Amino acid sequence: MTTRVPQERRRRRPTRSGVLLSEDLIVETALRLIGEHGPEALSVRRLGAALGCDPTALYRYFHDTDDLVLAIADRIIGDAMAGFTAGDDWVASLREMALRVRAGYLAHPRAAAMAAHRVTRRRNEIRAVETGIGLLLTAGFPPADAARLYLAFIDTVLSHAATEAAFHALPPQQRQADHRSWRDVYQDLDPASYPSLTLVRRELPAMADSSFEPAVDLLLEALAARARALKRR
Amino acid sequence: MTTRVPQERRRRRPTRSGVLLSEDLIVETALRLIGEHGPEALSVRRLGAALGCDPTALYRYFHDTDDLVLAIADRIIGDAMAGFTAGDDWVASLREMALRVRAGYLAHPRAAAMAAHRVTRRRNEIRAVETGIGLLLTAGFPPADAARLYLAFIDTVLSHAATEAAFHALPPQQRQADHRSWRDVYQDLDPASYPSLTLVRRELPAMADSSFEPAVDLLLEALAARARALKRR
DNA sequence: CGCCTTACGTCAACAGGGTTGACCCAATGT
DNA sequence: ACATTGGGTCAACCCTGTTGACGTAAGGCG
Repeated sequence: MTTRVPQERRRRRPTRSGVLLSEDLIVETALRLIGEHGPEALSVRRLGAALGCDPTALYRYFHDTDDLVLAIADRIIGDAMAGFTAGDDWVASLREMALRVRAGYLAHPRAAAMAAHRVTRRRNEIRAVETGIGLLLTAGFPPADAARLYLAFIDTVLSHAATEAAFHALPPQQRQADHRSWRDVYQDLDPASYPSLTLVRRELPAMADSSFEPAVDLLLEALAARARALKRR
Repeated sequence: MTTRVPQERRRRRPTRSGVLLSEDLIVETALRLIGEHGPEALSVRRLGAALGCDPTALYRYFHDTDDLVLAIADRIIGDAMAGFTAGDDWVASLREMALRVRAGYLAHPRAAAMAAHRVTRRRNEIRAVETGIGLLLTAGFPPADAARLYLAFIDTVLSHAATEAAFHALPPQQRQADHRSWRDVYQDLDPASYPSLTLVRRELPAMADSSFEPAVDLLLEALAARARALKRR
C-alpha cells in the first residue's frame, strides 16, 4: 500500500547498488533525467534504473507519479525564489517575482512544461503565494481583491512561462521552423485579403520574440492604475 | 507502414460493422468520445471501439496519435472562430476573440492541452492575426506597437486557455485535489509565518476559480490606457 | 547485547497504452 | 474480367503505472 511520507524518515536501507534513497535525491535525479533525455524519459522504471533501485521503491516516497511531479514543480519554485525578499516597491517586487519564476522554468524547460499548471500544495508554493498576496495588500487592495488579482497575475506569469518553457523544450529543428514561419508564411500574403498584416509586415519577424516582459508590464500597469484609483477615493 | 493521407481517398471499404471510415468521421468521433466520457477516454483502442473498427485502422488515416491530435486541434480552431467578425469597438472585439479561443479550448480540453503549445500556421490562425492586428491599428497604435502588443495579448490568451485546458484535462481525482487544496492546505496555516494568507483566508477558496477573464480585462485596461495616452499627444 | 518490530527495497504480475508487420479481401481503373 | 492495391483485421511487441506479497536488515528497547 502507498504510505504517506512521514516528516522524518528513519529506516534507511541502502539499495541493492548501495545508494541511500531520499525524497530529495529522487527529485534531483528526475530533474536530471528530464533535462538530459526529455520529458518522456521520466517513467517509474527509468527513474528506478537511474537511481539504481527497483522502480517500485519510489512508491515508498511518493503516492504516485503525480505526487512526484508536484514535488518536482515545488523544487523548481523553491530554487527560483531562493533568497528573494519583497522590497518597498510592490510593482518592482512583483516584477522580480515574475522574472524569477520565468528564469526557473527556463532552467528546466522540459520539467516545467509538464508541471507548470499544477497546484503543488507544498512549502515553496505556499511561501510564494504568501509573498505575492502580501505585496498586493501593501498596495492598498482589500483582501478579496488582493487574492483575485494575485491569481490573475500569477496565472498569467505561470502560463506564459510554461508556454515559453514548452517552446524551449522542442527539438531545435522544430523550434527553428517555428521561428522561420513568421518570416516565410507571412511574407507574400495577398494585400487585399490581409491589409493589416501587409501594413505591419516589417514588424512580423519580431513576433518570434518573447512576449513575456511586455505582457507582465501591461498587467503591472493595469494593477498600478487600479491601486491609484483606490487611493483617490 | 503508415502512409501519408492523400488528398482524395478512393478505396472505401466498409468496416466489419459496416461503417465507412473517413478523416472527418474519426476526428468527430474522437471529439465526441472526449466530450462524453471525459478527457482520458481518448485512446487508439477506445477510439477504434467507438468507431466500430479495428484500432489500427486509424493508422491508415493518421501517422500516429500526434498527427490525429493536430487534426483535432485544427478543427477546434476553425469551430471557435467560425462566424466571427470584428466590430467597431476594438476592445470588445479583442475580448470576444479571447473568449472564443478559450471556449474552443475548454470544449475539448484534452486535445487542446496536447496541442496548445504548437503553432499551426494555417489559414484560420493567419486570419485571426490579421483581425487582431487590424483592431490594434484602428485603436491608433503605430504598426510596430500593434504587432508587439498583439503578440503580448494573444500569447496571454493562448497561454491562459492552454493552462485552463490542461487543468480540465487532468484526471478528475487530481483536478479535485487541486481544487480542495485551496480550501484545505491553505486554511490552517501558522498566522505568524503566513500573515497575509491568514488575512485573506476567507477569499482563498475563490482561488480555485478561473482567472481568465480578470487577466484579460486587466490587459485590455492597460491597452486602452495606452491608446488614450497616444491620442492625447 | 540481542531480540522484535516494521520500514522499505525487491519481485512478480496485471491491465492498459501506442505501434508495427503480415495477411488478405474487395473496390477500383483498365 | 482482370490485375492492382487501398485499407480493414489480427497477433504480437514493448512500453507504462500500480499493486500485493515477501523478506531482510535497521533501529528502538529491554
